[in-house]
Amino acid sequence: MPELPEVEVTRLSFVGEITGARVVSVCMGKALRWPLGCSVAQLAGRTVRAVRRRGKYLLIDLDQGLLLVHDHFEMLTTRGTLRLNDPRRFGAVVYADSEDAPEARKLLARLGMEPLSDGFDAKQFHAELKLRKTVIKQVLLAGDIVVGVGNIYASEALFMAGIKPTLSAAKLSRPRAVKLHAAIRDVLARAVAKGGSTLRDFSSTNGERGYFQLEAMVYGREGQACRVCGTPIKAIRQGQRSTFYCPNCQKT
DNA sequence: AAAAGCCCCTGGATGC
DNA sequence: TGCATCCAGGGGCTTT
Repeated sequence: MPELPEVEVTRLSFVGEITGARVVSVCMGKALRWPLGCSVAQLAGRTVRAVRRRGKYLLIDLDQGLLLVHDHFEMLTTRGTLRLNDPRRFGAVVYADSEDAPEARKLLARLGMEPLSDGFDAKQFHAELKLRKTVIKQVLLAGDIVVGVGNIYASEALFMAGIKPTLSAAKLSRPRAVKLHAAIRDVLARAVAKGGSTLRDFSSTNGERGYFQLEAMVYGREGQACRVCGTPIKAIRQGQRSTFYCPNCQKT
């Protein structure tokens, strides 16, 4: 399943060859979460101007309009096929006339800061955390302060920063928030470099798997020894999702 | 406003 | 061996 690194790896794997290509046909497969918003036939012949990413959405700019892609999609172009596939139906592809059109705004409006961009500011991050009473893990997942930190990378970033996942976000001191800010950037950047995490079914367009999961410090390692101190890793449930942490390295 | 819970769907793993 | 059950995952939506 794609978190930010998987979407970014996918984007990088085809952006070079597909920019400038013309759309030959689009195959939507099964019904997705929402209707496309235009007919598939209308897309044929349009030119791909750019491929961007916002959070976990892929934005495909066409010479007229854009597509917001969230998995599960196949597009044949004059320069190759763009394929995103996840067996489940969490995905969506939405057409919008522009990024300011209601269809696009609805999906993009609430998104927080891009963690790998210069706009991800540590002070602002801390200021926004101070306004939240929710536990820090949930705040990271929510995506309205910072986007792209999914379940795997939330646990990993908190481990790197030495922060207990159940700590209230508002209680993070400035130095600890700064440390978490750096940890998020670091873990996501390293994951992109490793091709993402292939836990069950992710692979980029060219079929390559990711290897970041092999470096996971805590995710999926319940009961195993912490790679730093040897203490058994704990697994807990937060908001119907699993969280992994080291009770010794992440005491508070 | 923020927080918490629900729900979508399918395949792989596990359990009987 | 076959069938039932559980689980994972993102995030929009509804309810508190």
